[in-house]
Amino acid sequence: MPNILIVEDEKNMQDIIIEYMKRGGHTCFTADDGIDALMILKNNPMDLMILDIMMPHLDGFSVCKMAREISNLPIIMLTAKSDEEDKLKGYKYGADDYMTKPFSPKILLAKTNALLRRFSANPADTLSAGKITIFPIAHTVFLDGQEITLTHKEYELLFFFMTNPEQIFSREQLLNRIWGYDFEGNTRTVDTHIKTLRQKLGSEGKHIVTLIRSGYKFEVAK
Amino acid sequence: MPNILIVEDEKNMQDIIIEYMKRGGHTCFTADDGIDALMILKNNPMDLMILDIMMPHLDGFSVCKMAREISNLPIIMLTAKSDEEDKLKGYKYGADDYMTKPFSPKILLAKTNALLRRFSANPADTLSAGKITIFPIAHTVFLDGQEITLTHKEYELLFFFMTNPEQIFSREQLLNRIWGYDFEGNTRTVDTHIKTLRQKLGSEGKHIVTLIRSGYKFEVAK
DNA sequence: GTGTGTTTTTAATTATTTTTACTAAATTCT
DNA sequence: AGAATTTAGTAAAAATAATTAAAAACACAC
Repeated sequence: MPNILIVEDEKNMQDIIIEYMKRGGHTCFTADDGIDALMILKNNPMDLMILDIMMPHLDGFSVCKMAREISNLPIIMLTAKSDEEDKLKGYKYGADDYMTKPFSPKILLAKTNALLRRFSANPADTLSAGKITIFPIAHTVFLDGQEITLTHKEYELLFFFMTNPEQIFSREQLLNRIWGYDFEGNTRTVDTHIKTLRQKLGSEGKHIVTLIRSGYKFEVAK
Repeated sequence: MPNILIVEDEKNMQDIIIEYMKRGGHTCFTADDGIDALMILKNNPMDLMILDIMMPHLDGFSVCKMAREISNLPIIMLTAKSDEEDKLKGYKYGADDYMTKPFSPKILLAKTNALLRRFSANPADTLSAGKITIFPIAHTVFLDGQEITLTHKEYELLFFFMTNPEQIFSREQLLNRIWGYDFEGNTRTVDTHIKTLRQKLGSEGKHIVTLIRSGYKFEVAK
């Protein structure tokens, strides 16, 4: 029985959502405001949160952001506005889905179930290519069963490549995605990190392929 | 000392798992095939089962299903396939968690501990790693049989780490989870507590590993 | 209120990582 | 083939982060 946290200040709306969630066989917890929601979240194992944006004290976006610090449970945002910008803001803060009021509770339940299904099939705890295996939760990398130590940037680079294999990335793209858009430095920096990474990967360094004038890509089957 | 049943036909894999489970303070029983597993399960009180899917005679799914008829012990499935369908099938037959080969034995141990904690009727009255033992009920910590005194924050930190081993936590996450999301202070606070904790743990301080730019994690087998 | 122990902040030291600058090697183009 | 461009390798410099230790702030019991 998954635990659903419903964060909504309107009593009416709360009741409707609870009713449908119960029909779906879920256990419901409710919070009337953001503070309350975070309290509950901190002390109870929740499987999904349905979060209203318009709330007194602390709005939905802030709750979403703060919730993400302590949990990675799926979040569905609710709002009266169908504003595109709000939607994007929601996703930016880590929401997984979005519903605009007035909405169909049936569809809310369907979305809830879909997210629960997707998340409960526990998300990739390993990433593999050739003899390389990454354990994201532990931030560790194994090479043919042997743990190797990477610096943070090396790890980020490898992780990025392995989550985006077979795609070419220019140095600029890599800088943007891994270093951040505000990185001001030299594009040669990428080369250096590619080099040290290849070195540490030994014979498995072959997965990182140079495409002259284009950039680099990670090939799984190499 | 919880009893773990390891159902795995490959001798090598068996040995690796046994080694790590022993480090985690568990007692191990092994079965080379499904029939064997069910026999053991029927006649001995087991606390958790680690179950390989690919086995001769009777596959893991069938074992899982039949095991559920006689016991509701937590089951972790092991498989070479990272197939989504297999995962769902596993859950359908009553598995509690899933690990895809190749996997990190450390993470397997972490998952094992997590499940044991969640399922055991009287939740963990001791937590161990290396020479460190915590008695949560009494709030006491022993180092190689000798009681040591920790301040409240130190205790909380150690307890958090030992209940969430092998996972990295950023300073922010630690502040959120241990200090509370409303803590306004400096992230260096974490460093200081890590320092005093390591100091008091002496040589066992090695379990707390620093990952530069990422945070800290607790490694059981270190 | 004072004193003790705990927690947090600050600042200096130490260690590590990242970046840059330079040279060598490889690749492409004419 | 040879010049020009691009990438790889090396090592040193610069930037950043972690660890200490010590002082300040805080909390609680007496």
